[in-house]
Amino acid sequence: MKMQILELYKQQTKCLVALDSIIFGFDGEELKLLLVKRGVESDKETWSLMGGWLRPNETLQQAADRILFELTGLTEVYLEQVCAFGEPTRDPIERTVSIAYFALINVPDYETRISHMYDAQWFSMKDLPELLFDHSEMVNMAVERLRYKAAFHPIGFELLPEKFTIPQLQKLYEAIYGTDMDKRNFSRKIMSTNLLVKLKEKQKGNSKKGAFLYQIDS
Amino acid sequence: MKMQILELYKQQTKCLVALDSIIFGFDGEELKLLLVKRGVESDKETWSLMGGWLRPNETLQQAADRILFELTGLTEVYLEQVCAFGEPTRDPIERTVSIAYFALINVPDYETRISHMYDAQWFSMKDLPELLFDHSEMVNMAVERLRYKAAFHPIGFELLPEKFTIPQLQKLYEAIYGTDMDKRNFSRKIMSTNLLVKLKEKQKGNSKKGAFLYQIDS
DNA sequence: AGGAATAAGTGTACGATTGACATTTATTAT
DNA sequence: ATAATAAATGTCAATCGTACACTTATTCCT
Repeated sequence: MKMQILELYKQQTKCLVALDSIIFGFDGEELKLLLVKRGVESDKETWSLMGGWLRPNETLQQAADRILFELTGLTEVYLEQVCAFGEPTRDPIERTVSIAYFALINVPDYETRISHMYDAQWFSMKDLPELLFDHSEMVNMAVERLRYKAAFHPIGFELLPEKFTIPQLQKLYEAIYGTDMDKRNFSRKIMSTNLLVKLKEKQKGNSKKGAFLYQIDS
Repeated sequence: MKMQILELYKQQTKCLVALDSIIFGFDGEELKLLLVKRGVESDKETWSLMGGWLRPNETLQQAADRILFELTGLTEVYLEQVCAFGEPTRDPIERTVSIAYFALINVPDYETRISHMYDAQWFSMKDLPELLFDHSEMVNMAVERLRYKAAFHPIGFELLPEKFTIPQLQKLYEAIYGTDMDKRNFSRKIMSTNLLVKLKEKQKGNSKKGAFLYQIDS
């Protein structure tokens, strides 16, 4: 009986399992996406998400973290699973099921580390190049997920520096949703969550008056 | 160069890919879950989700549909991906990445077809047995997803017969969220969507007055 | 035939939230 | 001192969510 079960397992076809990360960044103005030209791909001119293969003793989350680290040097990044993609021919070389994760990072915080390691480059979400395989579809689903999350959770903070101004936060939300928002309504809503602490410092440069900095209350 | 790429693909470890479906049903009173005792599992006494392995030329969605059909005879069921699960030891026999789907069906519509095919049995969501592997975790995530979907989309209709009454629909929502709701507020909200058409017929039996039947407007 | 029992159906008033809208304020550069 | 810049702030109306109780259609029982 035990043999029969093992037989059944043996008869099944195995697949490669990949992980691809949609890495969102915010530079204070625009929502961006980090893309690479992966050396391993057949079409070396095509931009692609950061991806890699699952190893034998990793969880999916660990693999996604590791791949992000290997390609960018980033650790402790917010990473959340979006969806598994499994079209039989999505990777023309060999059948691969890919599990997409999305990540949120603050561009200037990390810019030094990721530069040029693997031809990594930030792209404006408004002006994305053609992507490898089904990566555009992955990005679309990740954007939806980001919008959904941002509506309920203060997820956007991951994308901002530790100290930030209300106008910066508003620009981020506007970038996520692709709409303009009213300053007064926005700040009222943000303040009503009681998640932010107003600091004494102001950030200048952007305006003559300067804007107060805030931090997350913990 | 092309050879190098192929080499890289060859070096990667492959995995079994499984699909497990969380099948929600509604019998007019309670939210239920359809479970089986899978013959193929080592522990034949443990209840499990409906699952199977991905075949070489299927998409994930097709595989989930096929497995549901094979085990229950059901076709054209609402099936949506929940999450991929990939703990290295989640299946003790061999490493398997499983992609969970959730399904919605109306219990009485299908009860005849699924009965006893594979020891399939409906369980009240309030009284679930221990489940195989990480299936309980899958169920929890599916419940969350169902609640989220039901809040925005008229997803609950999948779980009801073609014609249904407002009190039935309310019981369904109460079962999904595990709370009691106010009749007046509920019917006002449902009616404001303009998704329902009131029929001339009434459904009796449950009450002496009888309740009007509704259908989805299309 | 009359009355009791059952669940269905319906409305209102209050507080909270959302969305539209314009002026004042702090600071810097000239 | 003045102009320029972007930040900060308040009000009103509409909408939505929530709490709450009585009437109605029908059946069953006597």
